[in-house]
Amino acid sequence: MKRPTVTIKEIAKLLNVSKSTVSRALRDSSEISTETKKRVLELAEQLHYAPNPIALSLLKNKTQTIGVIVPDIANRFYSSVIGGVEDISYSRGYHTMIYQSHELLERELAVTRHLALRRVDGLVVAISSQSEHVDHFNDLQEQGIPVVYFDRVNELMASHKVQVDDYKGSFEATEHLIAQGCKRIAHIAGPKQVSISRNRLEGYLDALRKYKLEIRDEWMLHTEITQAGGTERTYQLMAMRDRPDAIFGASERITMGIHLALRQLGYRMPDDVAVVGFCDLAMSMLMDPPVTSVTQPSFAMGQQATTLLLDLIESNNTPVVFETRVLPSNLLIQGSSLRKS
Amino acid sequence: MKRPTVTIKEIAKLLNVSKSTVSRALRDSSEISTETKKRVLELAEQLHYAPNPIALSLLKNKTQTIGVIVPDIANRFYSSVIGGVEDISYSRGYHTMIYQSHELLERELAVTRHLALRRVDGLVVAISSQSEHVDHFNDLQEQGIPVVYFDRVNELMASHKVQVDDYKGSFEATEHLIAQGCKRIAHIAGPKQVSISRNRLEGYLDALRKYKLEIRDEWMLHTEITQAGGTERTYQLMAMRDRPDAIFGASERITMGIHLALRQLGYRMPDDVAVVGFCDLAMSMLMDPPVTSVTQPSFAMGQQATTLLLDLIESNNTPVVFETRVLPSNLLIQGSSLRKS
DNA sequence: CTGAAAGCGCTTACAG
DNA sequence: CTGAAAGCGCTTACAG
Repeated sequence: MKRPTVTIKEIAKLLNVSKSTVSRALRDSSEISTETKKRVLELAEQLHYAPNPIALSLLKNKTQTIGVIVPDIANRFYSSVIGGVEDISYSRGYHTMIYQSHELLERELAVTRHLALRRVDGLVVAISSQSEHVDHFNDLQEQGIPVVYFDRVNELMASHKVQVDDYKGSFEATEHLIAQGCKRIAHIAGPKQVSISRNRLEGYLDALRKYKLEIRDEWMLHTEITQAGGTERTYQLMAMRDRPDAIFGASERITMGIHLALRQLGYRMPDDVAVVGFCDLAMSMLMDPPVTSVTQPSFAMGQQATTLLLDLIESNNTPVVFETRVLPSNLLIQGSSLRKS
Repeated sequence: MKRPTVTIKEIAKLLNVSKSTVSRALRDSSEISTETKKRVLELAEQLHYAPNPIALSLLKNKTQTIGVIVPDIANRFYSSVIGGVEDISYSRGYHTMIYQSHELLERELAVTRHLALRRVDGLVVAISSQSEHVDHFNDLQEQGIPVVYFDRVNELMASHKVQVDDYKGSFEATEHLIAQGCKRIAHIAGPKQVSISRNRLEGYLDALRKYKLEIRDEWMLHTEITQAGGTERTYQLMAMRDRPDAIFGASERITMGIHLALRQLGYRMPDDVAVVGFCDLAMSMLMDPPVTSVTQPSFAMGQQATTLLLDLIESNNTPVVFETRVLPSNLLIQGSSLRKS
């Protein structure tokens, strides 16, 4: 049943020329006669010849393939980034392999090793929240496989980075809560070691400072980037003698958890507690009330990271200085925080 | 800066033996002296030698890699299936490449072509809603690349299939609505050409028949599998002179749209309109009220499809008869349809 | 027990 | 303009 694949060799035999000639004709080399080219091309077409990319990879040590590693593809932010990656890589003739680290350093290492062996031409990566170092990626770069980072970035990364203006997004979100008259604003942040958690926390703190609102340690909680984490911390916050009158969630999952917990506990949003989060638009609109969100240009992040990566791949010399692009976030005000004055 | 990769050739040179010997030692062949093996293994270890999988692929026409094609990775159902696929393939020493068709036949064809050339060992596929034929996959199978289908299956597929008991899930969901006292039950189905849409429609119809409820053509609407589709159709339904008192959505996206539309239009669930859908548990719990859902064992579907695929790959002979596994769905009753009696 | 040779599918200097 | 040869990294009959 197996239909054998057509190779250059067969075409050569059928046409009574050498493999070299066929190869050259196929690549439209100028040193082949128009006549020969025509015969080769016609037969190739007829036989549905397609070059074997594996043979080419072995030869060139290139695969025309880039890898993307994200913590979790089910997360809308990442799946939308992947959309942007595919958009650019597809249009520039590359293929995209998608991998998840499941937020585990161990999986990230395994995937990295695999991709290095498979000779992907480059990588677009959001590191796992467990990854405190990026030696494995730096190794890759030394092997000549460029990496571009997005979303989660840190100072150890010796490459291009694309991130969102977390600090500013967070500052504005907090400022908005203050403008709504909230005085006791809590923040549920992601893990401490994740850079974006720190930036978002800073933005929150600076806004409180600017408007001289009370800063309380017990209102700044860290948790895993999960819905359950958000729910748990909300219970913790609302159980306090001095309850917050607003909660700002540092990620979509966390914010979903906050929303759920407040509903379970019988609070009304925004009047009892105002809520703001870093959410995807589509997601925030599904909630009741819809959640005021710091939205991130995820698709564009994927596009920009990929453009940087392909440029890196296609220029043979390493750039002297790496670029960090900071894309603007956007505050979308919804019912969860908008109080009728 | 580029650190060259270690090859068998170098090890051979350093040890003053032939490449053949190194290769054999590495594969622990019985015809190599323990002494030589030890020297080779030690040096390989020291040099961090890893075999080049591309060379092996070229040689064996095998890649130890399987592909998954789903319409959309952002869909929780599919991302959870992918989790199950990864679980099995990882534990059996295979790698997983994830691709999306974006519900476009054209993209599905491009991906299929690419995977065939890249010599994946097999494929786990949920076809796009545009795909009315599966010739491209049957071609693949003729080339010796087995395919296992899940979720969206049809009669044209000459292979193993893993699906959920759509008909029964749909029947039970409708029965539940009837038990809640609903009399005018509408159904918003997916595209007609998708098999699961048809099965779900049948389950709905048979339940109505069994309990002798009114069946009305204008209460059975088809739409794309999108939230916007669900919203649009709900507006259409609720605008009718004879409004339904329950709406059953054939997919998660559609059901989200129904929920949103009803809230926008000011209806209360479940009292004005009861709602049931095919949703992911985590998703349905986020809604207010939470949505009664026919939940599917998505992770298990991925596991089973992958087990079938790897067995197919590893047994050289095509099985005489293909298996269709039908996994049970589960009705999870929530606030959107549960009326206090 | 070990090595030389052929080959997987392709490209590309090197000759002619 | 065309072909023979070498080589990408590996494996495996075939000799010895």
